[in-house]
Amino acid sequence: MTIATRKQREKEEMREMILHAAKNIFLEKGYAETSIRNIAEKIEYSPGTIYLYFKEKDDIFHALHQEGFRKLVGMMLPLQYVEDPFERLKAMGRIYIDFAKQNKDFYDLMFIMQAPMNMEKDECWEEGDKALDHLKQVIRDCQAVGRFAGRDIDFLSFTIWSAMHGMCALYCNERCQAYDNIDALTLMDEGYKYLIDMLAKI
Amino acid sequence: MTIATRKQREKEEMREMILHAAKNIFLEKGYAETSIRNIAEKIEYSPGTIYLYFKEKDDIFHALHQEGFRKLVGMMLPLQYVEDPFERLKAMGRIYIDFAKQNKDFYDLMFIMQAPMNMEKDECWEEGDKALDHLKQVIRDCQAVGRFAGRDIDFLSFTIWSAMHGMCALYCNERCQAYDNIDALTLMDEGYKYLIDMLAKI
DNA sequence: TGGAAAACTGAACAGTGTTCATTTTCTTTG
DNA sequence: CAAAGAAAATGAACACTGTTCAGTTTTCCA
Repeated sequence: MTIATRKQREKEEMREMILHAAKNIFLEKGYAETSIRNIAEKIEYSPGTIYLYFKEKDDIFHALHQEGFRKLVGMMLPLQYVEDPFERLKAMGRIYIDFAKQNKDFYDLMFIMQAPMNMEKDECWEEGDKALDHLKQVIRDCQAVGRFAGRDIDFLSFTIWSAMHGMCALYCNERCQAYDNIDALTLMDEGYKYLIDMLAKI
Repeated sequence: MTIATRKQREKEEMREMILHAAKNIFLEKGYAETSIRNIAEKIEYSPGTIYLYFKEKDDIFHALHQEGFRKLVGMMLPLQYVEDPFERLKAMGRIYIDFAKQNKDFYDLMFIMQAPMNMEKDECWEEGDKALDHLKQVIRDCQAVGRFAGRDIDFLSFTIWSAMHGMCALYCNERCQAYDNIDALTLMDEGYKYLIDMLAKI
C-alpha cells in the first residue's frame, strides 16, 4: 500500500466524516441549524477545514441529496417482485408516500429545497433520474397490458409524480393544517386512494 | 379629526410603506435578499424602526402571504359566471396554474415556504381557508349534478388540490428539469389535461 | 535531517435578525 | 409660550451565518 493511496483513503474518510456529521445535525435540528461551524465543531476541526473537502455548503447538501435518492431507490427495489404492472404502480405510490412520511427532511431536501440545486444537470440528478425512469418504466409496463392507452409517458408520469408530490409536499410544509379536523396522515392515505381510483379509470 | 386618529392613520401608513418596500424587494430579488436592513434602506428609516411596526421578519411575510391569497381569490372571482360546475372546476384549475406561473414567488410564499408559518391557526389562514372552501363548494356543486358520487369532499378536494399543487411546486422548485427535453410550462399544461381527464371519469 | 508539500487553523469580512439605551420629535399641560 | 412627558426613531451591539486566506503545524521524501 502506497502512501498516496492511504492519503486518498484518508481524504475520502474525512469527506464521509463531514457528511456523517452534517447528516446527523440535519436530521436532528433541520437545515437552518446545520451550519458549517456546527459541523466543524461536531467533527472537532476548524470551519476552514471543511472547505478543503467541499467547495461550498451546498456541496454537502448535494451529497445528502444523492444519499436520499439512493435510499428511495433502495426502498423501491422490492417492486420488481410485484408482477402485475398496475399493482406495481400502486405499490410504488405507497412506498413514495411512506418515504416522505418517514423522511420528512430528506424529502424536503430532495424535492422541495432550493439549496443543493445550483448544480450541473449531469451527476447531480443521476439518482433522481433513475427514480423517474423507474416510474416511467412501470407506466410503460402498464401500457403493455392495455392500460393508459394512447397516453404520453412523459406527461402521464409527470401527472402521477405531481399528484404524489403534491400530497407529500403539502404534508412536509405543514399545509395540511388547512384541514383542521383531519389528521395529515389520514388525508394522504385517502387522497392516495382517490388518485388510484382515478388512475384505474383513465 | 383628533390627533389620536391621525397618529393611528400614520401608523397604518408606515406599515403599508414597509410592506410595499418589502414586496418590491421580494418580487425583484427574492426572499433571501429581502433583509430587514434592505427594507429599512428602501424606506429611508433605520432597521430598528421596522420592529416598531412588525414583531419579527416573518410578520412582514405573513402579511404578504395574506396579500397573495387575496390576489388568488380575486382571480377566482370570474368563476361565478361559469354555470356548469365541472367547467367551473376546470377553469379553477387553469387559474390556479396561471397564478403559480405568473407569481412564482408569491406561490412559493403561500404554499411552500416555511417562513410565515409560525402563526396561530386563526387569522393567519383566513384567506387561505376561503380559497379552499371555494374549491370544496365547486366540488359540492359537481356532486349536485351527479359527479363524484359518494366521494368525500375533504378527501377529494385534497386529492385535487395536491395534484394541482404538485405541478406548481415542482415548477416553482425547478424540479421540472428532470424532463430535460420538455418545457416546464408544456409539462404543466399537459399534466393538467390528464388530471382533468381523470377527474372526468372518477 | 532539511526542505518542500500538504493539511489545518482561526481571525477577518460582509452579511443576517433582533434588542435596547439613547436621542430626537411630537403632544400635552401649566 | 415653555417645560414636562410621551411617543418615535436611531444605530451600535450581540450572536450568528458562509466563505476566504495568511500563517502555522504536520507529514513526506530526498
